[in-house]
Amino acid sequence: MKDVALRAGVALKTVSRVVNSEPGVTPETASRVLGAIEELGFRRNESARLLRTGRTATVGFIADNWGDRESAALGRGVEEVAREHGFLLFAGSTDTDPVREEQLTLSLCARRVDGLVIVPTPGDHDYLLSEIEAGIAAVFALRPPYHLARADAALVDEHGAARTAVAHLIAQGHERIGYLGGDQASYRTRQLLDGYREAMGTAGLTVDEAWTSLTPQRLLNSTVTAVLCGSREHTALALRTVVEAGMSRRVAVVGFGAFELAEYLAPGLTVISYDPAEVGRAAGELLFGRLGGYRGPGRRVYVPATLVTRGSGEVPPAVP
Amino acid sequence: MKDVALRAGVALKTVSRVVNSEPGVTPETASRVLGAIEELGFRRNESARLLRTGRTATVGFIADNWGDRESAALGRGVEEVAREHGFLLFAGSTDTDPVREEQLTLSLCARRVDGLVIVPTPGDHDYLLSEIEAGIAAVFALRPPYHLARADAALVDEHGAARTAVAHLIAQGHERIGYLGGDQASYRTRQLLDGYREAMGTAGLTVDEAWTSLTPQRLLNSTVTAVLCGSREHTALALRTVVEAGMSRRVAVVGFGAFELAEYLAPGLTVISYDPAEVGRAAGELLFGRLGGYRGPGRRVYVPATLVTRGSGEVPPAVP
DNA sequence: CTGAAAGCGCTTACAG
DNA sequence: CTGAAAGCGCTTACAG
Repeated sequence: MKDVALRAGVALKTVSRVVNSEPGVTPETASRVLGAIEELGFRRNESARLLRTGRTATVGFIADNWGDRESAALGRGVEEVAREHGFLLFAGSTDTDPVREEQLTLSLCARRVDGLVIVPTPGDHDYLLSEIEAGIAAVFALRPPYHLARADAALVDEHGAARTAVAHLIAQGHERIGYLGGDQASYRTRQLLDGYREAMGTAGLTVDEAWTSLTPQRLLNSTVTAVLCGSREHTALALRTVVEAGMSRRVAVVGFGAFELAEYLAPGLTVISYDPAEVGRAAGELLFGRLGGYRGPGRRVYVPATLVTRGSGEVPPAVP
Repeated sequence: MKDVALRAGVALKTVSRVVNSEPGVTPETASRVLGAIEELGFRRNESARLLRTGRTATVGFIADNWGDRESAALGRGVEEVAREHGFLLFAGSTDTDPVREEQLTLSLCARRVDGLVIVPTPGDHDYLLSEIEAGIAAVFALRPPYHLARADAALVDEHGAARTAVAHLIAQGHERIGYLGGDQASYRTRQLLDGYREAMGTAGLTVDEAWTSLTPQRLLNSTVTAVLCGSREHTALALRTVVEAGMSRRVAVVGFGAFELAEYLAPGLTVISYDPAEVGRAAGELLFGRLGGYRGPGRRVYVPATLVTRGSGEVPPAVP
């Protein structure tokens, strides 16, 4: 910029004015400056500008692994909103490691990102407090953080979807319904089980607690006629277990997540599914709400999850 | 930092030394500084440091849409390499729009990223020349740019995979083999068709040019007994067409891409598949090679693609 | 071992 | 309409 000023025979400030298209420059001066910029191949150093301005026009996106389908689509949703605001996006993966999450977040904060969308790890998030105090906006996605109850979050209505799914199974005549879904303490499992219990209760069915923490092995030895799954991986597990044991007519599987080519699956597959990009966009909107000056209490946005049936027909009805 | 210096009663430089754990500070002074840092909740502004240092320790990843499976996994591979080097990653999507690619790239360059991994759009990339001259490293992934032949690229051996796939079909007795894959000018289609032609030629089979640009409609009216697909979407299309027309016994489908739950697909599915994360890591290595001082000519790295059979058996043999 | 000055590339606040 | 100075938060190159 100094070189440009020198070459155009003007002061630094004039170059700055031209570059920012501020008013108050004669067309002649402007074109002289523009010429110099062209000749020198000058391009403003955005970082320097932002250092002075105090903002960086960047946000960070932190997920377990943004290489997986769910996180990637979610991140893309965040990017869209960021882009509308002229912001650039940092992306980082924690591999579900709280230590790594903290490192990543802190180094992003050290770069002075304006905001952060975080799919939180199980760890606590107190380290964020001082950053938030320092002015950085943080929004959680997919699950709320353990403490930090005041933070904004964009979530999925897994509770409602599980309730619907289980009610649907019950309507098909199922009474012994199980849940296969990994870590019982995880947010998604708790949400799904809440919905499950609610539907069972409404139908007047009692829940055998053994049903709520199935494994493939236990599923084989269980009397359940239907199983609700808590993740893509558990859906695949359940399917494999049921098919390999030749039980696909006897045990109905309700999966979690969208699967391509699901219409050609042999047993047919009904799933609970939601649009991760929508969660990302919702998180982005919450974030830019904060960046736009919102100072109120934490908000929660729920994205709907729906029951989708694909492939060769319905969930099989209960066989008496 | 000024506040910290004031509070600790030392000069700015001393604080800088402590923060960077440079030698030459007495333990007492150091602990005084550390104390002040603690009390003030000081955290170094990385951007300011990097402005002075001249590097930003960031790289950018630009893809059609990093929310899709292929790009996301690829980007995650780049992130891994970046992380090993202590770099942060920007991610942006072009939606296959050359204009958007240029905008994104240029704004990343204005932030002075040290390097860029780009899944290029069909546009030309001359706008990158001046940036590369200015010292930014650029590596292409998945497909090479149209011009800019000198650039590094991490690619997939689609050519070899198609050759293998078609040879395999031929070994199963197929002689009339088609290709369904969208834009004929795209890099992937050209690679796949090259491999296809090579295998057909080696087997002494002649290619009816109509076979090389199938659509679902043309596939129905064609005499081909097998079809090679050029993308995930075209795989789904081919499958749908074949299944709905009741031709799944007569027409063998070789898909492209990895599909979850493929083992439970009704007709069974053989696909050409590769590991996108590996392409990302390869691109990352090329990039950091440049950042590490490599100044030689452009390099190409090929990641293998393999033929995988899932589900209820093999590609169906040709029915006489 | 410690510090005062200059500068990275830009903008802000003020004068002319 | 244009410019000279100060400063964003840090580091570099030099003295003491």
